Amino acid sequence: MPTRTPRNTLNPDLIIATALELMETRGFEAFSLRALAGELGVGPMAIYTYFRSKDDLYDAVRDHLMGLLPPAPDGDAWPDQVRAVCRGLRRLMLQHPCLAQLLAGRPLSGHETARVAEGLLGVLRSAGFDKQTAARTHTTLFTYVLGATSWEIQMATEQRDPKGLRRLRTTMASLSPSEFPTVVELAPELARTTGGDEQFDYGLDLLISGLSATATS
Amino acid sequence: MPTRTPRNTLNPDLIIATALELMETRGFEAFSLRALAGELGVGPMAIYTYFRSKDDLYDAVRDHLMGLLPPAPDGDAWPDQVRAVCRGLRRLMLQHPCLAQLLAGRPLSGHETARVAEGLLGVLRSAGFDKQTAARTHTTLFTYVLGATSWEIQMATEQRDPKGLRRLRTTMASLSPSEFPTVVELAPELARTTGGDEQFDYGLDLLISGLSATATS
DNA sequence: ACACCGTACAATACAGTGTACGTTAGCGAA
DNA sequence: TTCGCTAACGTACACTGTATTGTACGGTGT
Repeated sequence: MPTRTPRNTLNPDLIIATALELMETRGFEAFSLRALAGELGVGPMAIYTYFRSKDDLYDAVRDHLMGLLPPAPDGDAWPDQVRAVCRGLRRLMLQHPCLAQLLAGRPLSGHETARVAEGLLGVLRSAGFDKQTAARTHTTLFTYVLGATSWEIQMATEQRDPKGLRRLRTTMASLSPSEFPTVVELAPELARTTGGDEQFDYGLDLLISGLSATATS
Repeated sequence: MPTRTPRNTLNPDLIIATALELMETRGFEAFSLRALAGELGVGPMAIYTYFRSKDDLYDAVRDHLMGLLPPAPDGDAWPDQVRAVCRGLRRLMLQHPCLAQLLAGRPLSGHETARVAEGLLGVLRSAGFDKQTAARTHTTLFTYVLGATSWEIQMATEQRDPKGLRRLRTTMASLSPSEFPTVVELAPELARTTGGDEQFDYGLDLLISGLSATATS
């Protein structure tokens, strides 16, 4: 005699929290509305009372995660502020790997996402950059963080499962040293640069250093 | 009396070419093995004679596309060579938008992909960078191009369909100027920096300029 | 010329997906 | 207590990738 689930067990925040939990435990690809509904103890269509589509839910989860990003510390010099924001975003993406795919797969929207943009743009404008340069720099920094960290996560997850790791090794081993001398020679270094704080900061510092050069001129 | 399709109508190259064509005409998301098989005039399972899985086919298509990338021009100074390679990759991604998702979604593998890495690494090593720096720079440049161009394509496709364009406008209009003063003030500039050669080159030049600074020191 | 056999393709099936549509029942308000 | 709103349900559809099993064709050896 299964009683019907009570009336107001669902709400957007609960759905978002449960969806996020599922994405992180079973992986972003494995996430489905049916699994989510099962976890919530409701039928698959109940989700549609609160979100128009799966993509709509994705947007909500993404915006929720963006809300966790700490604001830029004020008082520091602008290069340190920029560094802090970019590192913060990368850190958040590493803590919540699904964020990478949520950011890459859909255009930005949402209140919290706008707050993050406001923070970084504010730092750049306060530093004295003109409107055009601030906007360009913002886009450049954002896309760098997105690309670098998505790649890092991709490589990490690939190396985690034994099948992927074996595939990486065999593709590396199949490269003939005569045809690809540099790749083969730099294989150890390349393997070490597929992620990590140092690799990320290296690229970030290149950008900031290039930016300082244009700022002083 | 439909005669059975003849014996050797299929081969890997034909499958790859047809798959690529489908991805570009109907979009990467809409691509399915059944649609591909239909286009080839065979049953869905015929593909599995030549590729172990859909991902396997993805890898093959990606490697095929990477083969279209022109090699780095030799004779130029290294900054120009780096610029040429990065611009070439971006250009290729813009010409074949599915390449962005093929690159972002799976780890690298394949002969042609290795050839591209060999080219860029060779440029960097010839320029005098040590192994570590060459490897780091290679990863940085690659992830920047991937992130920036993926973002650019994403925005472009979003703006193409009227529904997405309307969504972008409404989210922009819904931002209160008091809460997000900088975003609202820079809205025109931000709209202009979501893509284009100038935006890409701006970030690329920041990287190269930062790189030149470390090279001379 | 003929039989043979490996294999290229076919047919069927399964477990899963997002979501459109129409129905029903729990709850707050009157 | 009764009513109406709407949150949650059930069913259904058109898909997906792919495991498994079947079949007939084409090249090869005699």
